[in-house]
Amino acid sequence: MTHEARRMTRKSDQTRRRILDAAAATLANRGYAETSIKAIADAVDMKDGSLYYHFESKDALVLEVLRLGTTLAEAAVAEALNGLGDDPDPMEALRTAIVAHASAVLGMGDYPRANVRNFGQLPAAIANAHMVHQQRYGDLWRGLLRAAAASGHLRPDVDAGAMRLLILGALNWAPEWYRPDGGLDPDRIGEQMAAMVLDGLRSARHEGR
Amino acid sequence: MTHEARRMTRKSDQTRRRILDAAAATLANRGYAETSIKAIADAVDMKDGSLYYHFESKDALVLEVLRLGTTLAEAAVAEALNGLGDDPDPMEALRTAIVAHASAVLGMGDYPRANVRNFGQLPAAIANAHMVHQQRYGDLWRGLLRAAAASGHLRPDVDAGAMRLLILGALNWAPEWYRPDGGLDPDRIGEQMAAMVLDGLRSARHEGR
DNA sequence: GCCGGTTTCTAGTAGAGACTAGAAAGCATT
DNA sequence: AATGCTTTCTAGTCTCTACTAGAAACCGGC
Repeated sequence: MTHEARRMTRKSDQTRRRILDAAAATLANRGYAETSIKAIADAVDMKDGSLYYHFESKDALVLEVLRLGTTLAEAAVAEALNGLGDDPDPMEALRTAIVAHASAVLGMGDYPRANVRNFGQLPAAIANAHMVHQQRYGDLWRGLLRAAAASGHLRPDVDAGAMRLLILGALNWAPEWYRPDGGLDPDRIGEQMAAMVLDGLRSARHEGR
Repeated sequence: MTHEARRMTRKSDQTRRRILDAAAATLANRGYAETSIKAIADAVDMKDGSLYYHFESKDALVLEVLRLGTTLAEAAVAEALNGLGDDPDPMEALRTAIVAHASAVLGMGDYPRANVRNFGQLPAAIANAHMVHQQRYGDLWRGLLRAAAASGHLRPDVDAGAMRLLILGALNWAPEWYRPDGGLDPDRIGEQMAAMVLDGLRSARHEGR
């Protein structure tokens, strides 16, 4: 590759990123059905045909947005867990992961939001191709709950698998109703969720399980 | 209306219902984007043009499916709450509503599932028209949580609005992962959710809020 | 100012989707 | 079997979509 080629490539990478950003925004705000190549091209001031220089198909573009979204969320949660040091309290780890995931889907911009909003609305081809990434993130959560259960911190009468899916469901649904302007910020949502999940809604003075 | 007209109308109503059923199934299983008039027509063994004798547009058809879904879920929850008699314990009411809602979205067939699956993926026009029904159902839940909070059964440090949205989010997301064949049935999912929401995941022997 | 490689545009194709007008078919009543 | 109403079909229109081939523009180095 020549000097020019290398510099050009850098510029091409920037354009590529702008396209991805626009696609993520449209996917997050309007959903897959309304995300047309033309809409994305308009957002980056291009003709729709030109996008095919950067991506070989719409599916490839969407898939990369989703992959980046999962990667971002996973990295955020993993980093938050790392901050707890070695061998943390399992319930504290769970709380941390809940807050970090809430922050990711509500406060980290379009990529994670595009991810959760379009989960399940995608054509089978895209959904299947993306499942492998989602799977790895799921494993992280499976590990958290398994650790909590194994150490006896988890109530014995609950199903860890169902808990994982219900918790992530509540958080993944949150972008549907969350509005950044009013009331609670993403971290507070996560803390509220963690409070409910870990200790329940029942007030101490009426306690009596 | 003549005799013939009345009998014919009954038959037309049956066809109308078959179309609605097919639309609900497609919406629930494949989502709005992949729900074409042609796909619905195929499912009821008709040509696509013929559907327009029964519904004036795709939007009108979709909207009616969503309306029926909300109505069904709301009726199921309301009935379950009625079964508790007058002046029930607020936390017991909450538990009952959670189980009933889970049963509705997971076990009552295509209409409620079509509803929650497509929530948020709909074109703005449909979403706005449907909001009024969703709103009324939301009010039912707002009432449940307000009653619990007012009587002191709810922890004072949680936001009732956020709780409502997180709880419904977890349940509405469940159709994305729930598979009827394996493991827990819809009621059990609801009970698991209620257990977590009301009393938390923490085991008694590690308790220490 | 020309060259080579990179990027974008022009101008299409082909297919699918929602929707429509008018013909045709059903069918109960007479 | 003729009538009148209801229901379905035929055969299209029009718009939007993803995608493509080849021309044009750009741009740094000579």
